[in-house]
Amino acid sequence: MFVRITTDRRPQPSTLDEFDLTSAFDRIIGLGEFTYRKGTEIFGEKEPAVYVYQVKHGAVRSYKLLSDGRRQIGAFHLVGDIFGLENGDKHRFTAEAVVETVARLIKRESLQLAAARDTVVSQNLLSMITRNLEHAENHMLLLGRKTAVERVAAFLLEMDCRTGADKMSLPMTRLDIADYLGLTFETVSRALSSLRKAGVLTFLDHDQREIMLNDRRQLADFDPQGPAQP
Amino acid sequence: MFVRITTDRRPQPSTLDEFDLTSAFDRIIGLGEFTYRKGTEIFGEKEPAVYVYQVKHGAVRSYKLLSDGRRQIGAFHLVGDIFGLENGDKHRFTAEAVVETVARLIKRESLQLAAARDTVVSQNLLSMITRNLEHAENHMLLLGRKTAVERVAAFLLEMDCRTGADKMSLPMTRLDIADYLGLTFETVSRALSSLRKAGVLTFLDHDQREIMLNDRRQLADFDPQGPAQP
DNA sequence: GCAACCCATTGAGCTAAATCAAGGGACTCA
DNA sequence: TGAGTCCCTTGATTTAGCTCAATGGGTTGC
Repeated sequence: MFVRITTDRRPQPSTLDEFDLTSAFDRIIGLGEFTYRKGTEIFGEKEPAVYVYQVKHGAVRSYKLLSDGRRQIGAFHLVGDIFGLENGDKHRFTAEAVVETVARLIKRESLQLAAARDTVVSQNLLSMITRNLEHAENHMLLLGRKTAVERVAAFLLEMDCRTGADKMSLPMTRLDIADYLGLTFETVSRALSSLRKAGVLTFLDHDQREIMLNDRRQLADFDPQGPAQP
Repeated sequence: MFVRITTDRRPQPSTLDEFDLTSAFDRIIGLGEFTYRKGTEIFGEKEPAVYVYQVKHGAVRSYKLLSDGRRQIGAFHLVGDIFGLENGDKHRFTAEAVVETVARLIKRESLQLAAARDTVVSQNLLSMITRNLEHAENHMLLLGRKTAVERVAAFLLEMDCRTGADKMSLPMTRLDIADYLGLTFETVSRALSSLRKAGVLTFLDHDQREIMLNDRRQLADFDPQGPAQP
């Protein structure tokens, strides 16, 4: 399939294609795929939410900024993930391609229409938002109360769980990870080094983005869990 | 109306009463009101979610714990607020009464039933969850990237906005505020003192829980906003 | 080839917030 | 009435993580 590559933020439909954000949304017609170059903005905070997106290839970061440039990444979106889904009519995050990324687009309008007609679709919408909420709640605990090494361990476990592969290939830089974990990139680097020295993981390439987890149990010990259940 | 006071966590219905979590839920019959003493647990994290609650009087804190006791309060629920609303069947937070609190209860079951029948109810459910998500997203930015004074200023603005009254009467201790903002209670105390010295606020009582905001504009200057819009 | 980036690591020193510590007012309750 | 408990404030000290700085390997583009 032909895919346009552009830095223009406004998506141009490349093909009409059946929409498959999830199996429940199958009947909705999407606008096809669109490619974003590394570092490109997909949509901006407070812009009108026109589309909903699904990552086909690549990775996306969603973040909020403060006026002086401090950045908090709220989530990374990997292959298969849906992002830009809003209940209100404005985006609450800016979304950028972490690496060259292909996304499927659907008009928010048509999704809301489908949700109004079909309770299965609206149920799926609700559980999607709920998953986002759960993630944010866990992340608040991480940001408010965990140490640097605990945060990095939690991040690795999250990524390991989401990618599923034996070795992880992180698409994002240390700075991205830092802005996700509420740290600086130096602190992330030091935490990763200390985990490597502890034998928990091995770097496989020069950039140290390819990471092999040697001992998930030991890694999990670095990330404290909630209190034991009665 | 007679209200039972108890420390037993399992609610006993005191009256049958029309349910009014929101106007859209009017037709659902609630289980009436229930009173929790200061410091009482209303429900625990990972317990089955049987009820949904609305604060009639008092205040509630929702929090997660780490195994070593570190606590992150995710939200305070004030009069009128609904809490304990779950899409899944387990609570994701522990909820405790901050002060003596009266709550209205409704069976989650009957709410879900109503949502399945009535799109207005399910729409309200969705927008309620969305508001929670929005709050969590903003709180991630606060926890990940704001300084102590900025966090406390943001907290005061949030409380001021939610209570609406001219003077604020905070129901929670400095420790509660600290666990909400990812700080220690000493740091919260110091930040409040420095805002007082800056003339932004005045303490009205001995416990310094009654706070008068002298200059909301100046207070807002302590809490950095997102980047200017184009 | 080589300059210009970008990204990562590591060391040295600094600082914002945590920790430790003392003190005091208000309330409860025996 | 007075001991005990909470809660808050403030001061002194420590420390986890930030800032600043140097280095080095890829990659890109001329």
